[in-house]
Amino acid sequence: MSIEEIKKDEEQATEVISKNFIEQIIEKDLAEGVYDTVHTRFPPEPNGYLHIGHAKSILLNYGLACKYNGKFNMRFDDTNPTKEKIEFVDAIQKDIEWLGADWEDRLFFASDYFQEMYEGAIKLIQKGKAYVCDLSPEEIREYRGTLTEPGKDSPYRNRSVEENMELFEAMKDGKFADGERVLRAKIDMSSPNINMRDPIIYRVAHMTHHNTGDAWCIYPMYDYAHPIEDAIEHITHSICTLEFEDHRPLYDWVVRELEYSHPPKQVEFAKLYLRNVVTGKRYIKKLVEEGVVDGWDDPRLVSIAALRRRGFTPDSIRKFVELCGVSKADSSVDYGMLEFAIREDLKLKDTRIMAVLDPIKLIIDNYPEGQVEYMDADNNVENAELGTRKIPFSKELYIERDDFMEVPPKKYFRLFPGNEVRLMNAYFVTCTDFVKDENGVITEVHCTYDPETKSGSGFNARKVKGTIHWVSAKEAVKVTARLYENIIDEEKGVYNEDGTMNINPNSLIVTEDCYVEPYIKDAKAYDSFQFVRQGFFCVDCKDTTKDHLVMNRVVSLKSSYKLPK
RNA sequence: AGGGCUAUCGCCAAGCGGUAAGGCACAGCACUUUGACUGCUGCAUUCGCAAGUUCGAAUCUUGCUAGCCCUGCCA
Repeated sequence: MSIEEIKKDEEQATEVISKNFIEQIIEKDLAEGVYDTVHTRFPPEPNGYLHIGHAKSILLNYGLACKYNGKFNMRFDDTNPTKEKIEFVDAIQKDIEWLGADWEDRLFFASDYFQEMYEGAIKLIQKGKAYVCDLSPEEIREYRGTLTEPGKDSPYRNRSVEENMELFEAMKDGKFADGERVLRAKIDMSSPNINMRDPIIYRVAHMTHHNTGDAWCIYPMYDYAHPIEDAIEHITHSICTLEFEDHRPLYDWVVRELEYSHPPKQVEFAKLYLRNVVTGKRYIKKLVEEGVVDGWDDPRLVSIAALRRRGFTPDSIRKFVELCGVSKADSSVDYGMLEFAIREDLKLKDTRIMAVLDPIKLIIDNYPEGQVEYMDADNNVENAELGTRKIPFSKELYIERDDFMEVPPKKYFRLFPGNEVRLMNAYFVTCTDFVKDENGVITEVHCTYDPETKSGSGFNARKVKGTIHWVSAKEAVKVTARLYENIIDEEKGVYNEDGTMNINPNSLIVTEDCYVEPYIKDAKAYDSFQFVRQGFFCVDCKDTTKDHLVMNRVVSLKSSYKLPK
């Protein structure tokens, strides 16, 4: 079966999956003629790097647009220059492109709409729906009331339209310092929904904006700006996370008061949390600053950049997000689900080669000294399209240390004195002897081979229970393997009682003396391979001082051999 | 005079009044030139709890309970 056929199968399988609640909303809107098309967007604030949670939102929005033949916009929600930087604008675009969400020519900046937002504010003032407030930040908080008590009206609430116009102009013209005046929507100070208690819609900030420079010294607040951004772009379904549910009445108020026709509709879904990893920008930042990880793309993190460096593919992340589903229930997905997604994606794409991570020498006593044979091997036994390769075989090999045991437990099928196993793609060998050093550590294993059992020869006079992998000691390439575990300890949870994070000290293990088939020599950065019985690895970089390839373990294989007690 | 939202297996998640889909994880068996993969099998008499309506309720009603979000001039 070719990869295409397999993919087709998978697509047919996913069609059976029932529609999520957002799809149901969209189909209802389409059926009732509320909208005649679907237009979504992903609106990050450029104040940090994207992570797996954002991937869910990106893929959801983009996926919906594709599914309903609609459009998908990329938009930077850059309404607060105090937090935003141009470097994040670039990094975010790169990550979204890599994920495969295509905004075509629709890349927008909220800041490009500042003029229209400003005109909207004037419209509100003239309708008597907005006023300039002189209260200090502290006073505004006091007047707002609490969760259980209503707020009270600002003394400036009933200024005349003329006065408000003058004052708002003065704000715009830089006559006030930061924090001195704000523009507020006039809604209801006694609303049980705090967001409706005359929310601030414009604040003064004398600050250079990465896109508009010094053109403005007043900036719109999210609650006011976002519905306008959506309306200008003719977004139909403005999809965001659950914490904005309480803001929806305000969202609707803005598009209604500004009299947009066919206004967008906000739909909320639950964020994606992953167990045993650090999600959340501020905590990732803390790990980076404290040097626990070596940067925002450290492969133990779940930022998009980290996942990319670790060797995750865009397809695997899409698969994972699809697997998780979309709902309104708070949830925390098992890390195993992510691992499943990447294994599933890579297993037919990657060349499966032999690598020895913890080497011990295997010497074939009856094999001619100096002889090198080239054995044929399928690059991927399940996918013939990947072709075959030649592997050097000789008298001295490396095998995995745990593929030999002096005293084997029950059901151990690998090498032990007197036992015969298959060397994958080569011959049967029988263990004859082994050597220990003065500390009792086994240093080499000896065996004999049977020339008749060569791989591919059709030999079937006898069978062996075990097959082990190997590399030729002389021809093998030495690499550094970086093995990763969850950065947070399974049982203990992310945070300790004192607020510190509970870091797993074994989350990164670096092993330098690993040997891989010479096949790896031509590998380039981000190329990935399946190492037989060791999982999937991805080329991270080349350590030029040692001429080593550095390989990141993407994910380990499910290993089902457990030593009996 | 608080408001909004959520609750179906260890973890996700369908279900929309007709008698509990699916995936991950886990377990067992088979197969195997990767103890992988693959295949097969098993895994919720019960849907947060309690009443009610109904021939029939995870689905409707009422009342509880638990969790999450909201008192930034952040998004």
